[in-house]
Amino acid sequence: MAKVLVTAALTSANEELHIDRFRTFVTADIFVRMRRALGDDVLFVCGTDEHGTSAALRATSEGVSTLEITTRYHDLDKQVLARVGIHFDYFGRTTSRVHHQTVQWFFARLQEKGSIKSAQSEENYCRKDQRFLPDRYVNGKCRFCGYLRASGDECENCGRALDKQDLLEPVCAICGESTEKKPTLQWYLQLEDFRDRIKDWISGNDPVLPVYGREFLLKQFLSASLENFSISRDLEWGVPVPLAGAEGKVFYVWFDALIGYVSFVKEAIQDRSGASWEDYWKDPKSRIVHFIGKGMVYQHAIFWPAMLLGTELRLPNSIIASGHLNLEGKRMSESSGWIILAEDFLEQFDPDFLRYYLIEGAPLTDDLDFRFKEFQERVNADLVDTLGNFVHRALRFVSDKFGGRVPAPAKVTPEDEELIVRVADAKKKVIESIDSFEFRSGLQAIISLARDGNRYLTRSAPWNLLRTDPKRAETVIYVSVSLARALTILSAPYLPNFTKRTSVMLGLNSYESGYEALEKELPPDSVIGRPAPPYQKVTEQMISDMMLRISAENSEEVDIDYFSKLDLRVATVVAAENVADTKKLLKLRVRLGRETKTIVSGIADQYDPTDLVGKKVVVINNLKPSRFAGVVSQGMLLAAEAGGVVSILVPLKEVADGSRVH
RNA sequence: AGCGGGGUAGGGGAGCCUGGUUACCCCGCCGGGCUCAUAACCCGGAGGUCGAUGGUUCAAAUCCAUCCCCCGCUACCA
Repeated sequence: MAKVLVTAALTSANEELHIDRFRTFVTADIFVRMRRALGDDVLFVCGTDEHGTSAALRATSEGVSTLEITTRYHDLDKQVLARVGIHFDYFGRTTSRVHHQTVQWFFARLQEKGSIKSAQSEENYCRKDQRFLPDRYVNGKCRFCGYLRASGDECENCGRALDKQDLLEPVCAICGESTEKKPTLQWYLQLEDFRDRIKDWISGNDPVLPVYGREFLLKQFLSASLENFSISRDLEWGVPVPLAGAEGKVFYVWFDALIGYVSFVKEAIQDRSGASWEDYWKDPKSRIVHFIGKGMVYQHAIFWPAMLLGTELRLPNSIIASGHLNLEGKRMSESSGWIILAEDFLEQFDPDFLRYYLIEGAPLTDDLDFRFKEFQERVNADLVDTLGNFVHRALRFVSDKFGGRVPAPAKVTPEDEELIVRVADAKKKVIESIDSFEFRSGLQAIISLARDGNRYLTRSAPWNLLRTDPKRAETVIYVSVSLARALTILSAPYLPNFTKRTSVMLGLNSYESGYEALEKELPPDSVIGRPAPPYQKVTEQMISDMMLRISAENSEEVDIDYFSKLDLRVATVVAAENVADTKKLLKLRVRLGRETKTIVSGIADQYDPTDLVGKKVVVINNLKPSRFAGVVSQGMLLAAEAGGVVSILVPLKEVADGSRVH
């Protein structure tokens, strides 16, 4: 039996899971379920990456130990994932003893082979806290956009990854004092030594990056020499560098986190007799598949293979990178609260709905824009009305007209045969689609098969046949229930909840055991369970509840002084026009008592300029002027926004322009 | 700037690698049918100069060139 190792990118143990991570989890899970249904011996692992500097910083500010923080998120992630039906064989943590040992083994091994070099480097240092300030431990001004609170590794404002020299006026993230430079010893992995082999691996016939990243890496990185990869940090939180004189130094979090794929395998199988982690990481006959987000291909396809080659472990077969998830056209971002927490989402909606939308919404490599309206439409139309409804109407017919016993078929017509052929086609599509990591067409084939079922039922009209030709009615219903059963089995990788529910109704018990049941005919006279609609519709109410939660998470407590700094005023719109060459911008002239101001507002897609003239509105009067498409805006119009609808705030009673709002 | 991805009916996608009958699918819209089913289902219809221009060819959404527009990435960033 083929051994397959499937991994999903580790989660970072300093924040709650957002639904954007689920594109990776869901694709990995679908792949795992399908390969298992085909009989493969699959090991599915994931875990928490606990050595990030964000977690350590957070611990400092909350006054607790870092391990306390990461344990909290590890437990939470594990629980949320289980609830969504993503069951890893093992969900590890990078703070485990086995992992620490494995990381140190990698380092020792690489050093032995001469792939690691040490060198002095000048790093940011805080004299007051007596510590070095790597990555997020230092803040400063972003060289590119001028944002004053950028971190050492990333500017939140412009989204750029920053290097040490990109951060101007650096200050300590803990005490705020300015930093100084101090020399320190660091270790580097000599990536260049592995470049040719990595290049061959990536450009080989058996595509390692079948969906995304191949051209990008070959052109952008592997065509020129690779810089050394700095793998150590002067920090106390992390896996210690196991050398004399390296006290106070740990491995860089990416060096450590990737190795989790090996240590988690060790931990996963430690109780299995006769099994060894080497069966996965040394045996060339095994298969290794990594599922990750698009933003991590570099680490997985450059750092990681270098580390594996250097330690003489085998390289993965496939790295599957999925695109990002945006929310209503805007990039999700923690700092602004523009995110959907997985826990909230899954409390409100069936996990199958998320799985469906994440796969169906866009090709895997494209960024997917999560739009609630579209989510609702797609889920209701395809899952509830087409798939769920078909199975339900077939089973209800059996239950209402045949006393819950599936009738035996009489003569089979060409039309019936046609449907049976479609089942075989759909099965082929599902397997091919998942095996080629493309996922969508298999799911579409299932929905399309349900559509065929609905068409078949409507055309055959067994409710009429019951009177005119009862034998034929029995055959039609037998065929329909067979199709419902086929849909149940085929949906298993994609829609586990659906399969679970309809299996019970159909009296199937081995739905997860594979596709062989598809080859067997449904035994006539089978007794079915009580039919019920497998899914409930997504309602407007559910959507607005969800939207409300997003905005609630967005808020931070402030005091009244903070609020009173805002100068909110009532104003009358005296003129309005579209800003040339823009889609959403409207240029408004508003009168606040004596003065008249220009305000640019992004509402042109919702409001016609002529409808606004003469209306009383509320504006922020003391907002720093800002330029949009060449027009200077001297304030901001207040409006409520939910589910893509923008509603401008207006005063209920007549008040004078310039009246204060508080 | 460089690199990667993309521009196909109102919206979202497939087709492009391996050119070839009326460019396919889903949603939406319009009209009709059915009443077994969660106002669900089924049938029919309208709607496209396949980003632009030029070229190769008997034939181009599909190959080549140039240009325009969008999105992303640019290394220690999940």
